[in-house]
Amino acid sequence: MSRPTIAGVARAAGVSVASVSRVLNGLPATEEMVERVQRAVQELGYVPDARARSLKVGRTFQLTLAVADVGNPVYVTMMRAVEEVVSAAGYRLVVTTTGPDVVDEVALVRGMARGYADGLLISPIRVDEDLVKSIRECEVPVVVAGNVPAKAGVDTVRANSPKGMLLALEHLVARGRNRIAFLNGPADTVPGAARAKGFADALKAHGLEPIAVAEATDFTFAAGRTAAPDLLTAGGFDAVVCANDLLAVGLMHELAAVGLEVPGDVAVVGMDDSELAEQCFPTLTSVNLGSAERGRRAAELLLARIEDNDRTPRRIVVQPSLSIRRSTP
Amino acid sequence: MSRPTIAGVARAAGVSVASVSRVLNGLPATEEMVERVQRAVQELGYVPDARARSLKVGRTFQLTLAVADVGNPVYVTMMRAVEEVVSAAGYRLVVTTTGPDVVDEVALVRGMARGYADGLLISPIRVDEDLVKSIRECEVPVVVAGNVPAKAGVDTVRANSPKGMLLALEHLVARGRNRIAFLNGPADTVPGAARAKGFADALKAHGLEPIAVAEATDFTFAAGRTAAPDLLTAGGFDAVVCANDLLAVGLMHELAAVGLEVPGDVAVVGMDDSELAEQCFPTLTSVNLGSAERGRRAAELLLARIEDNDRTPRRIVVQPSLSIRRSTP
DNA sequence: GTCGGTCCTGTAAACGATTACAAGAACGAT
DNA sequence: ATCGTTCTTGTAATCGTTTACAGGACCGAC
Repeated sequence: MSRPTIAGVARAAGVSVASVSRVLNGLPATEEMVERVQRAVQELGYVPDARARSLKVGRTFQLTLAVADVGNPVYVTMMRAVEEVVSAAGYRLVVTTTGPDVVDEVALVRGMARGYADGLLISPIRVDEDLVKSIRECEVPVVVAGNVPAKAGVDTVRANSPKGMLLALEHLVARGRNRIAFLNGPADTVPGAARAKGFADALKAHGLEPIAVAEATDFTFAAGRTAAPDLLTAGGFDAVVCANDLLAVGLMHELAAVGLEVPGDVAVVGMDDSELAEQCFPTLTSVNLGSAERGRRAAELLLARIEDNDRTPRRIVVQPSLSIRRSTP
Repeated sequence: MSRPTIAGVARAAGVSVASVSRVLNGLPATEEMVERVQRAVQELGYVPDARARSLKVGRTFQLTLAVADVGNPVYVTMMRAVEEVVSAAGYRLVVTTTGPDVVDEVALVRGMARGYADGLLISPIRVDEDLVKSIRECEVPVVVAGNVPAKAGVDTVRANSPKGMLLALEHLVARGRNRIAFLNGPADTVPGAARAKGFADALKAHGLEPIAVAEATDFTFAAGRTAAPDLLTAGGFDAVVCANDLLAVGLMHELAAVGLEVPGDVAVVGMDDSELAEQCFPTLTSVNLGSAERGRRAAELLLARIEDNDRTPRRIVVQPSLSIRRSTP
């Protein structure tokens, strides 16, 4: 004997399927009707089928969250925030890892047309024409956590990393460091490009010259370690700003390996202010780019757009703050 | 104009819906038929609707992964492994956070009856009668990553933490440490209980007495820090084994705060061998309980059971190894 | 008593795919 | 030329819900 369907419940309760459906969805019905249906549901252990329901109402009550790397703690923070908002609204979360390639992102966005989810929240790290086009044409609502041209016509929530860079530099300068190096992630990514420009501008604003700049091949711990020697051979710096926390922690390991003290010899500032920043040692001063808030607001925008797809796209910028810890003097 | 349906494609191609469906599913058809259908699909940009397909074929091609805390890096490792296996098999992954309460887990398992996913991979941290019952009665295949009574009649993949404890102690003793303390997570959880027993047995096997034991309220970094003073006031140890990496890192911070050197004054061993173990400083010697392999094998079992629900349940045990790093002498 | 309005309930038509079944075409063998 | 096979295609039922529509009961007002 297989799962009972709504027809079985109707039969058991001696009413029509429509009445069962109505009771289950809280539409008006007599006391007695509600009672009979609920008893039948109870007895048979009936649970409505999500697949059939989705087909009929055109909604799956699922949302997709697409990130490049689940191992990056900043996405964990974001995911937590998103999950909280969407599950409170009765949605499930489908988490997808896109990897570093833009073609996979495009394929994902196109695939949303299958309708297995009611919306997409994507945090792309590389953006090209194709991606923008696929987002604009996407069958379901999309919200981008990150930077994408306005012509994509889509809600976005992004960080203000130039401002974040300024905060980092101000802090370092205030603590007497002015020979500042920069460890970036890949410059051909959206965050990489933004941070490179932010760093250059912020330095200029303080009338400083860059001492050394290195570029890791990825925003990962391993890539941070690998890229560290590029900075070390250049040398001459008393502080390093890193494009994210993983890179910063990777760098700190290499600094320790060559006997440089943090923050004594070199101050280190990370970005993202992820959980890792307080778990590493010394604890990491980090620019809080508001990942939790970005996640929360992006999720809210997505829910709002699902309710009303005609609202004009909003572009929210979340302001950064600086979490000062022990890696800076 | 809204999304084209299979009927639209059929009309455009001048064939029947059945033929379109057949071509799309690779069933035999003439050269010309294939050609016409594909052109129409191309022209209209038709994408089959996953909701309708699910209803008809009774499959959603989604699997649910339920973990207690996405912030725990061990789950990240596991999730990576699971995602790799299931996406290779054409499934999407729905990630759900259950939190520390068993009632939420039970609700989740019961909710699977809605049929929004074809299977469930759950890693429960507290297990009670209700949970076992709900798992046994679950409408869709379930695989448990963790320890659950055989009577649940379900595939399981679990770690061998007693053996892992032995590895940790052997290592410490070999390095001359024999005043060994233990920082556990909540003892009323499955891993907590297993590790407590494992620790006691392993100590006995080496003819040692426990120096101090503390119990954190959670398997988190913060709980590790909070529980650390319980050990510190007891004192008298030259090594601490921790029930997971987060607790170990939390402890190391507190050790540093009171001026104790790792590994000079105190050796620290973690468990899980998560990414955090090589990111923290000093890098953490950690018992590798095979989270990646557990994830992989659990996913494989789930896929196998979806194919054939009558196979007899398997109970796989993954053997641990020790990753030696700098937190032990 | 009749009429018009509210309610509540049931019947049946969707939603968009897959697939059992039947019918027609093509072809070789007799 | 006829028959039987095989291969391809179309018709229509089906999956399990929701919901538009219509029918019937009930009630109050005239």
